[in-house]
Amino acid sequence: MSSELPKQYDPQQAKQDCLTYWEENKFFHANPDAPGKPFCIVIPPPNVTGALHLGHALNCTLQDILVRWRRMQGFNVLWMPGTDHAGIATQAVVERRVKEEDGNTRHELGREKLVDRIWAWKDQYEKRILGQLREIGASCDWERTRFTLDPVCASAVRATFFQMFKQNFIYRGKRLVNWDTHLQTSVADDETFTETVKGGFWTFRYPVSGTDEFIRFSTTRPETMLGDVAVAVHPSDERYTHLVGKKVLIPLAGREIPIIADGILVKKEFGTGAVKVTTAHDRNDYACGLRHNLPMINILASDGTIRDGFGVYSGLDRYEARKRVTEDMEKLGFFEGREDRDIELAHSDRSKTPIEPFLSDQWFVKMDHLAQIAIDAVKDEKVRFTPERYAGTYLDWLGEKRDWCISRQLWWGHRIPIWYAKCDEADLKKAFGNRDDVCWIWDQENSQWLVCSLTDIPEDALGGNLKIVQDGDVLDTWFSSALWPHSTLGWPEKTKELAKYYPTSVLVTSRDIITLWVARMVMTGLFNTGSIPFHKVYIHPKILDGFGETMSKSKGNGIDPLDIISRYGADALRYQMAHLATETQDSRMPVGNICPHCETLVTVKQEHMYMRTKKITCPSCKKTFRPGGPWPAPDPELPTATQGSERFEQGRNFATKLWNAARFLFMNLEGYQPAPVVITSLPLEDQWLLSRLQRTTEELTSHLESFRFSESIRTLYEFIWTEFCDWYVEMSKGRLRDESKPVAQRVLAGVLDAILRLIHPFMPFLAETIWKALGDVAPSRGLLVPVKAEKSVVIASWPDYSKDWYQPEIENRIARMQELVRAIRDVRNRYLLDAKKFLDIKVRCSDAIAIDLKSLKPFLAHLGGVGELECGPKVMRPAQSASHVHPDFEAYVCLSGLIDVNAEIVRLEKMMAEKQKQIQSIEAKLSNESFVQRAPADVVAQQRDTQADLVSQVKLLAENIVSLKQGG
RNA sequence: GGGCGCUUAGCUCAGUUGGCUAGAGCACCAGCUCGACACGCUGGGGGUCACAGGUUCGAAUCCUGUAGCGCCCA
Repeated sequence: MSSELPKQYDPQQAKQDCLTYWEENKFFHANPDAPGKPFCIVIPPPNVTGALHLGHALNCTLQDILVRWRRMQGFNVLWMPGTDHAGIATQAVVERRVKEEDGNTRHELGREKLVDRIWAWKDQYEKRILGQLREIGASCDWERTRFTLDPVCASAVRATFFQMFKQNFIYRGKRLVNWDTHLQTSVADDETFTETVKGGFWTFRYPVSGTDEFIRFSTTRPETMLGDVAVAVHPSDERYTHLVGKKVLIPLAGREIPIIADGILVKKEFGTGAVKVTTAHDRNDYACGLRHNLPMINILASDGTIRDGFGVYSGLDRYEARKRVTEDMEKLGFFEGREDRDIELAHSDRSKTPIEPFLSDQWFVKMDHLAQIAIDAVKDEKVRFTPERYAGTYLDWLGEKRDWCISRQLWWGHRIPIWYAKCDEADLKKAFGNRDDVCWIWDQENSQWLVCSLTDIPEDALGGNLKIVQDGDVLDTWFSSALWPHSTLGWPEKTKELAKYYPTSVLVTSRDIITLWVARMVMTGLFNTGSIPFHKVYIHPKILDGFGETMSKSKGNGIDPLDIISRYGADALRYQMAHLATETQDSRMPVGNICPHCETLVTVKQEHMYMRTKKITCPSCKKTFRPGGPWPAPDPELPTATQGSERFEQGRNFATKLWNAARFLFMNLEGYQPAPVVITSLPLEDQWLLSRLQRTTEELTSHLESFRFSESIRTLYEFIWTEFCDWYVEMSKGRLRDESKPVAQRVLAGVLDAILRLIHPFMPFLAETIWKALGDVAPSRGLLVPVKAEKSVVIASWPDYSKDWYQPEIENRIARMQELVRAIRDVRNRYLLDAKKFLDIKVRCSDAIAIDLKSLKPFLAHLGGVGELECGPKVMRPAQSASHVHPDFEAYVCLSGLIDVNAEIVRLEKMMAEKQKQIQSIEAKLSNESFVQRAPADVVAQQRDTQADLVSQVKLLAENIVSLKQGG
């Protein structure tokens, strides 16, 4: 029976049907008890802060390609999905929203209510994110979806912290942190950005005690004078040598501080050559303080005001204090001047307010040992990076072994499992002595016990009037992310999943979190389980916009994958993602706005970004719209554009092409009867196609094994579009009308079946939809023996054909025929000849090639419109003909009366000049003795062959030209 | 300041260990509505591989330097 597909592929319909079908059949659900070598990927959990963008789509697509491919290869596959709570980012977003909606700060709202609000946000975005992943086609095991704050992950966090604390890998200490005075938390270095702001550079002087001298210094932050603990000069600065060791008086604080010599902090030439030292509020000063054993005086409260104990300044905002301090110094006669200055000031990424360096108590993980085991894992090649250069990034960073600050002054996250108790150790022993899930150490500085526990401790656990109080802070988000590969599999429980799938196979991520995340996963994986978390790390490129800027929603150049899916289809999205995944580190993607009125793609200009342009007029329909961007609300006047990029058209077109090829097949499968095919008795074109199929499959598999995604899809594109559609399908058309139709049908059905398997990891919706349709017409099919097809291409086996299918001689013969066809088509186009007009061809060639070409006459007729064909060694150039020279033959197209002699002469002369140029370059090589002696013999031979070919071609061209000049 | 990457056709990019006459898609030009496909078919034009040196028989590919761009870390 024949079956007709609709004329165009409908990706939206396909997506709906496939998602339902796949999920109903639980194809993606992993069973640790099932046989098969394990293949496991844990997804880099996206933040619940916001929706996914194109970068996630890339990450997701590449993982899915690997997972679908390995599943077809028979591996026992688990792709673990989930999301990350992203402590500070998510809390900041929700706090901002609370402020906008209710006008409350988080302190006004309270911890419990804020956390409730964040959970609600999380539920909303987790749903959205998982939905986006599904729409992209991710074949995750959704039943196992994890969240970094869920009970399973929480238990892993507790167990890790407890063990690290017990083994003294975790300690409490003071540190200068980046303090966000708005959110009132410390933020990590990578959560800050620097921005140039207008500021001042003030010069003051302090009186040197016991003398009538002064020492002059400059500062950009006068208020920090309140916390000065020294004045430093360069040891070799003769201007100040006599003052080192003396003291100065801070007029506003009434304190005396020493003058010290420090060659690291002070640059002689800079400013006055003297520097005030504020150990508690500046990184460099802090380091100097450690060198000289200086005290640390904290002048700030957590909200950025001057704390108690600083007289009239206490309670003032730091900027107000800056003014007052300056005025007061001036009144006292210690002010020397001020100049304007641009200052590189660190700002918090989350609140966009300036960062204050701030001394506070934090929790740390000691990195010396942990970093070393993670370094060794990569050095010993237990963990391998692709591309290899990224191992350098990883090793460099870990090599610094800087202790990891894991506490965050936030409410959203894993609460630090430490309780403070001011009591005797006997009280602790009485309460917890018989438990191995509680341990404690003495905190000398604060005269208290630090108690760590695997389970929550109630406030009255010590009995009597004693209280035990939990630390209010939470853990750095990366602490829980670091455990992701084993926590998601159920660690510390000894689960079947952990036994089967850990260590995981490969981690697929982007380069910006190699240090923050990848390195830490290796550390904690080794610490907790004794083995690495994954064997391989594949780092994919970052997608930039057309101007080379990273994409982000706040710029207005970030694309929602769903925008792409709705316009081009998920298959096209995935095609393009695979296509751009080369070894480079960045890939550009020009972005356009899609006119909401007429769907024209209007390229984004830089002035459209950051909400700078509010209105664009569509060049096509002349109506106006608002460009895509981070708009807070819809515009009542103007519709807002969604976004797209013409880059995706290639994928969409490719999907349509394959769809139509399938459609052609279905129109010709009437009467299809499955039966084995025997290669040796197949016609030439079939053998050629199977040879190409074998090569393509082998290349594709090898590309996938080495994460060459772009090469993979290019290989498939070439095979499917050029070789299958352009050549093979055309060649098969004749046979579909004659008695050899049944064999042609079997080969066509078998090859389409193979193509669908190969394309499935890349374009699963398309593959599955055609697979289903093919199943209706040819349920039993295959190469070389027909079998009943699997119910879904998802679980079909990955092809692996015998190398015997590869027949280079047949590939050569077809290539020669293609060359001749192209030459004829070229002539036809050049002289604007009617496509239906048959042309007579004469070919001068060897007897062997003549026999071959004659046997291919039907194809030459069908593909090139050849009428009479004459070939052999004695063929003469006919008058009035166009010619084409090839190493194997010289072809003439008879054009009596049609040819433009002069134009033909010009063309041939140009061609001859090109060939002569090539001959010269080869002759230069061959006349070079050291080339002939030193280059490999086959290379030399190849050059000689090429030279001979070119020489004979030039000779023929010259003859042709002469003949044409003589009048045809 | 340290590290990494990029610079190949008008645009976006391939080019695995140095070796056939440097490729693709889009755009461009010309011609095609022939029963799979105009999201198409056929053919064509277009590149001194950023620049300057070096290694080599041979460099887009390796080395050095210069310029520009981007990212990461301090």
